[in-house]
Amino acid sequence: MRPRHNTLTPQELEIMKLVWQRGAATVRDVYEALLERRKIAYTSVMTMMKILETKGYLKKRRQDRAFLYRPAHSKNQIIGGMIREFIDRVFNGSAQPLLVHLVKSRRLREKDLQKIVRLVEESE
Amino acid sequence: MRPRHNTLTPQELEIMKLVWQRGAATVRDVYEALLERRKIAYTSVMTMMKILETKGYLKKRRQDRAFLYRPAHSKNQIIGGMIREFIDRVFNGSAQPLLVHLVKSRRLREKDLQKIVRLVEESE
DNA sequence: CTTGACATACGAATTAATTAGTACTAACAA
DNA sequence: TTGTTAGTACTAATTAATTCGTATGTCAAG
Repeated sequence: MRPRHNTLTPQELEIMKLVWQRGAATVRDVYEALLERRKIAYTSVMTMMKILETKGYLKKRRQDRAFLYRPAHSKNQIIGGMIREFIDRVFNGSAQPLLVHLVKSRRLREKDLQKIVRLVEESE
Repeated sequence: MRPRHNTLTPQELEIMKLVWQRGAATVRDVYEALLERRKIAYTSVMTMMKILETKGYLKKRRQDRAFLYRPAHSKNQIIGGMIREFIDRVFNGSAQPLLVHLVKSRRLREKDLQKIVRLVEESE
């Protein structure tokens, strides 16, 4: 079965990153982390996390009085879906032109490529 | 409130791809190309191209009765910006984890990497 | 028991993205 | 000349993303 097309909106992604990082988090945890970067209301965070739960990105269960949220899928799985969507949309599904851009713009050098290939090969 | 995209939205990108491909295009050109893939109204295409002009992605000049639109920037430039935005948003600015994903998911093999490095080196 | 802190539920407001309808205009063909 | 065609301008409707306010409930401290 083909994996679902997972695409997070920018704010959803920002929140998911924090939950992945922590393994589990309450609205308050995420709220406080976000507050350090920008002004945001507690209820805004709550709404977003409720949406993420509705969409199936987060699971919740009660912990004391508040909900504790956990990721429903691994970061690798979801980020992988976002990469696929990006490559489909921008490069019609081919990863090569993306790599050409990365190399040409010097965001990646040959050394990086070799290192990563070695790393991945070792981990298999 | 939804923050404005500083990159191309999906439909904007679809249209820009067609204009880049052709070098220049009228609303009708783009309309007919899009129609082959999906149902769309002529005026919808017109609106989008007007927006693209307002945002500075297209330049127009009159040709006979209709406007002829041209890209204001090269495809490489704009796509490069989209890649940067994606890497910033998803990977906090580092291209390496993106490459790791691509290799692990087998969308890129070592051969591809070598080929591209050679290609880029030659072209410099 | 009352009050304050903290949590959720619900709903509304705002802005962006997308689509398309209607009115008007100029060229062109009959 | 008159009706048809092809174009633009303007307006509006819809959906999604994001933000936040208000109402309400519960628990715990005083």
